[in-house]
Amino acid sequence: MTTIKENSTLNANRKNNRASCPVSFVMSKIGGHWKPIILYHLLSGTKRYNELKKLIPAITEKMLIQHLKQMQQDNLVIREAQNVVPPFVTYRLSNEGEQLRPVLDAMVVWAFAQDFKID
Amino acid sequence: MTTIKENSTLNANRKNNRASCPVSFVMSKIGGHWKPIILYHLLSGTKRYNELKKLIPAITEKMLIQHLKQMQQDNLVIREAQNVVPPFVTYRLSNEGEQLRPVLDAMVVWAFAQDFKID
DNA sequence: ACAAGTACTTACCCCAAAGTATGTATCATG
DNA sequence: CATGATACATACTTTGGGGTAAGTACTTGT
Repeated sequence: MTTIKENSTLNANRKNNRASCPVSFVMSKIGGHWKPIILYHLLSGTKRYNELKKLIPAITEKMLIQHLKQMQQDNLVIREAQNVVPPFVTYRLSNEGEQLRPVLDAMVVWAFAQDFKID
Repeated sequence: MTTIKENSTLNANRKNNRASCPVSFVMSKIGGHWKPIILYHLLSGTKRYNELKKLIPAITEKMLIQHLKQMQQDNLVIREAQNVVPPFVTYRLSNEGEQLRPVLDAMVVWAFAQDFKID
């Protein structure tokens, strides 16, 4: 986890935006390089850690768990682990995460209404 | 404008995500610190450059025009300038920008469904 | 003549998010 | 006995988005 300077303008600005703009608030939860795709893949159902890794080949393990953990803390995803060997861990959207579906769906609709094409 | 290294994993990953994930594609257009709030303010109608500055006190002029320009290039906002002195420049959502309204509205709904409160 | 308002532009710096690399624990299987 | 699979952890480096500060050009008000 990266240590963050408490008294930087960057941070002050972010906090301000999160506090005063609902859109920024949402962005702070689902923004960044990787959260969008992780969420996108979780939209289609529960996934194992390794499944996500294979679905998102370019992601490093560090980034994957870092964001999964973050989204857990933000109550967007739920981690479930059977205490067996080899470990079996699954991730799925929580209720709050599920409620993001309209947001993400609206994005998908917009993307395809623009020049977006898969490959 | 910051010069960007062409052969970095960072960039390659971003391009990949944009190309393969519709949600990432949208994020690349409306993500970042400032675009969300600028868009949020433009949702309520055409604004002058200085109006936006006053509505978003923490933003620097550099960031404001930088993102306005970017969103112009992405065909999200339209710049209109009367060639008078003192200059009179307005910004408003384009058609494509307007079509983002469902996305942004869904975000606002979600934000208020969570613990988000203004101040 | 000088400050104030308009809408930018440009050079330089900083830091947090992202990437690189390597290590950990447990058990099954060859 | 060592390799592979599982799901992580952690130290170190890079980089690009954002911040700071100052300048531009043109006109109106005092």
